[in-house]
Formats: sequence, structure tokens, C-alpha cells
Amino acid sequence: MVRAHGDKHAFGHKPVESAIDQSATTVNAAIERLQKVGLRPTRQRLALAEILFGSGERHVTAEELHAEEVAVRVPVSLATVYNTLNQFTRAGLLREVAIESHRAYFDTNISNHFHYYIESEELLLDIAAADLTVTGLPQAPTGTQISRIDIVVRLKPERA
Amino acid sequence: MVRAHGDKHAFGHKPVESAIDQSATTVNAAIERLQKVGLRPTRQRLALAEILFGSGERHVTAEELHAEEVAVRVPVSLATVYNTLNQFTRAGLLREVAIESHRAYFDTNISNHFHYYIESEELLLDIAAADLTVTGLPQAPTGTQISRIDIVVRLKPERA
DNA sequence: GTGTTTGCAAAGTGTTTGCAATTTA
DNA sequence: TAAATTGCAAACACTTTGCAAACAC
Repeated sequence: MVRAHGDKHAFGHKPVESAIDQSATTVNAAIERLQKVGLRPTRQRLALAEILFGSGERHVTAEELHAEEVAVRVPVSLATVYNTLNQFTRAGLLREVAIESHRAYFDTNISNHFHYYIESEELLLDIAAADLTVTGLPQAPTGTQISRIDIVVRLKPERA
Repeated sequence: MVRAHGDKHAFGHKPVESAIDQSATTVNAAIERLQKVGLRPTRQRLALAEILFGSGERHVTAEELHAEEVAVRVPVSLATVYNTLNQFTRAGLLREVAIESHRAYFDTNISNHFHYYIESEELLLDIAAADLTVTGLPQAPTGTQISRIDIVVRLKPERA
């Protein structure tokens, strides 16, 4: 089940000199990223990191990511994709978003933000609103503290 | 995997005359509830409806609900519990809450409200705050409209 | 070399489904 | 009696795991 995904691209903070330089930069960034969290930069992890972090924010499922690797002719097993997504998540490189009970979505945007979910397309999008806030939240029950607030705005096609 | 669940009880809108009357009332309410949505009041559905709607708000998984039926010596198959939960949800009697990707929680409270999720206990609670609101939400993307907003406040044990 | 990572296939969850038997209206 | 519902077991989708081979340092 391959689905379309966002095609936003990161705004370059550094000028892009050439395709070769850019890809070298991407690879180096990926290597650094992995080493920083103590994961060996193996061929598979690098390939996955490049697809995940190489071009703007992404929301992927394991199957989708695996399909993309296959499409780019990088051989990675689905099991490794699953394991890697979990490792990345544990390392704080990714964040898991609970949307549906039976499919795990992973988000490359680990900053505080919320989501739109277009049900008819099974498509997850970041909400572009830094100032979105929740008010009226009571104090967390005694003995607990908030670890994170998830907001999913579910969208359906506009009524005709 | 059986877990503790809330033990709130509904405030009786009608005085409770006796144990027998109360249970009769509960059964009648369940029968009505089912008929209203076009589901035949079978033994299994009644038993499930009574447990689900008989005592305040509930958050259950299929396995939990099945375990409760078994505990009360009502024979219902797990498949029927799953099917019934889905039917009830389609009929608007229940609401599914996306919390984790691999377990479906069903909520008997179908009004507009949000949730706490105590991660360490896998426990789902309603947030008792009718005035909880989200501000700063941009207009829904063109061609779409909001079908529902889910908010899950994830809680962890308070740091010592 | 030594410890880590990979891939496969097998196992594991949670959930759905086909179908014959049963129940309901 | 006709249509709806149930239960079982099998099938499913998604995910994890055991272990030998391959790899990184």
C-alpha cells in the first residue's frame, strides 16, 4: 500500500552548490546525526535517514518507507525498517503519532506541533500554526505530569 | 491482559427502588438503546450493552470487555465482542479513541471531550473540563472540513 | 577480532471474516 | 420462515524476534 506523501522541501540554510555537493552534505549530515545518538552509520540506516531527513518534514509508515527504498533500489528488509524506525524513535530522531489502531505513523518533525489527518486519504499533515494552544486544561492528576499533548484534527471532505 | 478500570457510577436520574428494579431498568434501557439504532437485542449484545452503559463512562478494549463478560459468566466469543464494538461505534453508541497503534480503545462517552492517557498504566481517562478549548487553529485546508478534534494529554509519573 | 547489525523466516498481537448453526422477529 | 446474529477457526495486517551470516570499528 503505497501512498502519496508531501513533497515539501527544506529551505536550504546553506546555498546548494551542486547536486553532488548536496548529496555529500546529506550523507554527512546523516552520518553525524546517527553518530550523535550512538547508532552506527550502516548502509541501511544511512539510506533510511537520507529518505527520512533529506527533504523536509515527513510522515511515514514502515511499509511506505520500505517501498520507497525498494523504488530507489536500496535493498533493506522490512524488518530492518521496523527496527530502525523504532531505534530512531527511541533516540529522539523521530516521533510516533497515534492515528489509527493498526498502523504506526512516524513523524520527522520532533518539535512541539499538532496534526491534521485527512481520513479519506489516510494522509497526515503538520498543522502550520506555531501559536496553536490548548486552554482550560486542568492540573494533571496528582502523582502525574504531562509528558506530551497530542492533537489530531481529523478532516473530511467538505460537504457539497 | 486484564486491567483495572474506572468504577465511577452513573448518578441515577430516576430513583432506584430495588436491585431487581434497577436491573430491569438497565435491561430495558439497553433494549431500547439497541432498537433505536436498528440492532436486534440479542443476549450477547444486551450483555455487552449492560456492561458498557450500565455504570458511568467506560473506556475498554475488546479483550477487557470480553474478560469482563467471562468473569460474569456470560458466554460471548471474542469475535462477537469485536464485531459488536464496531457495530456500536458505527451506530454512534461508542467512539473509538486512537491512543496506541495496536490496541483499540472504545469510549462510552460520545460527547465532545478529551482524554488523559496514563502511559505507565495504559489507562485512559476523560478530562473533566468542559471548557477545554483549542485556539489558534487555522482554517481547514480547502476542500476539507473538521470532522473531529482529538486531544490526548499523555501523563507520566511525576518526577521525584 | 569483537561486538553490532542485518535479513530471513517464524512467531506474535490484535482484529476481521467465511460459513454453518442458531436465534430473532 | 426469512433474515439477522453468533461462534469457531482460519485468515489477516502489522510488528517483533531468534539466530546465523555479514558488517563496522
